[in-house]
Amino acid sequence: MIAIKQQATKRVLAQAQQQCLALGSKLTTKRSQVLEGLLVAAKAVSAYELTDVCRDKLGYDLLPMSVYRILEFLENNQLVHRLNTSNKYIACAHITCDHQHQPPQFLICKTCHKVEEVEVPTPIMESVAKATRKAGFTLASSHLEIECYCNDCDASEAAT
Amino acid sequence: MIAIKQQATKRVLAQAQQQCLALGSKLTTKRSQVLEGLLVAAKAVSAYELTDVCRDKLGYDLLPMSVYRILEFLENNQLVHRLNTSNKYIACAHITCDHQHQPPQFLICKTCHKVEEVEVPTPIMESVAKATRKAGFTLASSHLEIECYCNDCDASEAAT
DNA sequence: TCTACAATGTTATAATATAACATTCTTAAC
DNA sequence: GTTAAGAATGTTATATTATAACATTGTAGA
Repeated sequence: MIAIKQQATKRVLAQAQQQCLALGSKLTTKRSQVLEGLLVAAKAVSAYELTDVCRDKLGYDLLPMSVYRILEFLENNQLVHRLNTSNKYIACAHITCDHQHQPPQFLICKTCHKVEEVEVPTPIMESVAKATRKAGFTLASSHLEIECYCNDCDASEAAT
Repeated sequence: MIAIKQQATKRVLAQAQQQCLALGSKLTTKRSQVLEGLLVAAKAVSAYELTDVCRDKLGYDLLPMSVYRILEFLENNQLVHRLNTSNKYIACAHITCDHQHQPPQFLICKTCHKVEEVEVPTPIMESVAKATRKAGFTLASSHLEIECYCNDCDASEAAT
């Protein structure tokens, strides 16, 4: 199982490499390490938490300042999403897909920060955009963040 | 114009008073001052910015710690919304309405932080809730925050 | 090789938020 | 009216998230 995950991670990193090249930038060692940290974390983490994951789980020595800078780079290269709702970061779930994507919709567990990245049905985004224009605004980002409880945490919430 | 605004503020504060009583709590002087600060600000502001507004525009002496506590109270009493996207707070736009409200949808200008509070068409929220359940999550909060540019800022963005 | 620019390192500090405990204010029971 | 209990606020300290500013190192092309 762990071996399988490691292989998957490798594949994502290789694909990320390609994606960067296509965008005229480079996935350096450090940048790859940060992305790997996010993949290992497998949930939304803050820049500081990610620094810890990289050090504790992967043995990479990164300063938070660098992590912030690199996260910004990865976001610009569509490898990472920043969740404004929780000030956390997560690897894009679709790095190894080829196709273009709809604007993402994030279901974020308030308790454990697990994130599911689903695609927003087009008609929904159209309604939202329409309501937005009607109010005299223009959509800046079409990603939606939805606060949820995942099934695990929902159960434990109910139990308490 | 200013006189009219002052009157409107007074009316909102009086209504907020009632709303608190109905919920079994009290709108104390300090709490009323914080809410007044938000009404005067007329846009989304951080807790620290609100502390400044209260001091500079209204002469109220509040510590940030108190402001945080009071904002939490006001939020619980449905007088204030916290915008997770920007870590800012805004007075509920519907304090003086009588009717029950749909879950709010906030259009937030990324540039000037002006916020428009509109109601989410029920079918949209239903679609969102459905997609959420399908992915194994339960909606925690049904408010949506949408990053936008308002018409003013959109124009100046385009100009630069 | 040298130069220019990209990437990273380093230090400091700003901005947002919460914890923990002390004091003061209300209110209701007596 | 006094007093006990709890609510509200004050106070201090510190955690967490984020950015600014400048130094150093790495790298690719002239």
